This record gives sequence, C-alpha cells and structure tokens, in this order.
Amino acid sequence: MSLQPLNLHLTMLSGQAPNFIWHFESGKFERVWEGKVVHLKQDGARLKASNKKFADFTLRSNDNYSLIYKKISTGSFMKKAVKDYDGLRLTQSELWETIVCFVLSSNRSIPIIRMNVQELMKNYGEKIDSLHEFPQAEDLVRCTEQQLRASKCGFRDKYLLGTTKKVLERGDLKFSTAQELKEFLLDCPGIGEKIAECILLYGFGETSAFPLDVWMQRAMQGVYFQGKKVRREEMLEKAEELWSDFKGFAQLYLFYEFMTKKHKW
DNA sequence: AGACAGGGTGATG
DNA sequence: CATCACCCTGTC
Repeated sequence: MSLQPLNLHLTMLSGQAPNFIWHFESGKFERVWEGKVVHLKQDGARLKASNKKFADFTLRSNDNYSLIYKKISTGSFMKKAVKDYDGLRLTQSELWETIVCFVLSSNRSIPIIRMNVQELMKNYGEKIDSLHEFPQAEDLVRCTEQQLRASKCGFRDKYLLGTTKKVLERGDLKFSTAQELKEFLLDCPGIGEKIAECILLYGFGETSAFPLDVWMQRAMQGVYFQGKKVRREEMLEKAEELWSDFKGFAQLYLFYEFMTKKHKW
C-alpha cells in the first residue's frame, strides 16, 4: 500500500484532527469507524490497516508527494521543513468531527484540545469494545451548556451547542463547493476565519486553505518579512504567491517545523 | 505559590 | 483597527 512517503506516528500526532480523536497505544492507532474498531500501524515502510477504505481516506492516499514537495519547497526554510518531516501527511477527517474538534480549539494548546475531545467521546459517544464512537450532533444537542462545560469545554460550551444546532438545522453536511461550506461555517458561533480554514483543510480536503494562527503569523513574519510586523492580508497574499493551491500542505510543514522546534524570532 | 499563556472569537470603543 | 473577557489546564 502507500507508495508515498509516510511517517504515521508523526502524521497522527501532529496537530491535525486525528491527534484529538484517535487512541494510540504501543505503536498502534485505533478508533471506532462505522460502528467498528479499526486500526493503523506502520511497520517499516509498510502500512498495516484493518480496512483499506478508511486508511486511504484518512491518509489521503491519492496525494502525490513528489509533486507536493516540489511545489512547497520554495526556499531554504521550507526545504528544511520538508526534509525534517518527510512522511508527514495531510489527513482527512469527517466534516462533523473536524467541526467539533476545531470549535474546541480556540485559545488552547494541542494536548488540552485532545483531552477535551476524548472527554466528549467518553461521555457522549457510544461505547464499542474499549473505545468510544465520536458523538453525533444528535448526541450533543441533547446536552446542556453545563454538561458540556463538565466535559472540559470551558467557555466554548455555548459555541459547540450553537454550532451543533446550526448543523442539525441544515439537515446535512453536504456542500458542493468550499465557498459554500465556508459561508456556512462563518455563520456558526465560535467559528471565525482561522477555524473555518482549519475545517476546510482537514475536514473538506480543500488543500488551498491556509489557517493563519499565531504560530503561522510568527513563522511568516520571521521567514518572509524579515521579522517586520505586517498585516494578515499581506501574509495571505504572500502565501498565495508562494504556494497557491498547495497552501494547506505548506502550512502543515511550516507549522510543524515552527511548533516543535519552538523557534523564536 | 501565583502568574501566565494557550492552533481564537465576539463584543465593544 | 485595538483591546478585552472568556474556562481551565499545564507550565514556570
């Protein structure tokens, strides 16, 4: 399987949705998928998956990384990022799950978001073997704000409940264009520009999405603007110019390089 | 021990 | 556009 470069551990534990949702133990990643426990495991260059369909979906097996690396290796910093994190994949998650994860992400660090998502799964997702399903919108809408707060949502309790209601009101989460989805998202409480872009990227596969968070701003500022303060718009234009439709991949590598090495500029 | 920051958003001036 | 509150956990 998987002729493309893959570092499963790096991919699943980077700050994408799977980090928040999947269970990791002794080299194996597990979750409940369509009512059953499925797993992913890397053995050398080989990927072992209990089900090819979800593995291809989650790891976006059709992506062409030799092309992607060519497109995003735009300078020394990005060349190094690509080299250091070879095999880091853009992942795909269900739209609903991605919405929940990123509504809960505001003003928090990755381990805390994970704790919160795991708590929601434990409290409101159906138990399958030793794991829990990801809660559906119908499961969350029955909760009170107090209950969500007790599941460690903090002040995002209202946002999650409000957004869940929006989703149920709409009836489904089928969108024909990224534009259409983005308009819907920005109309949900607790979802602004940054979180909407995350959802487009990780939950809709819109690879030109470019979540501009504090880390990305520092990175862009340091790497492409000589440390000078610039407006968001200017950073977005720069990203568009450098990476166009591959901005999402560039963001992933830039973010990870910056996050893990805690660069100071 | 207590201050502080953390993949932001929404409300206000 | 700048500032601030917002829950709460982990870190120093």
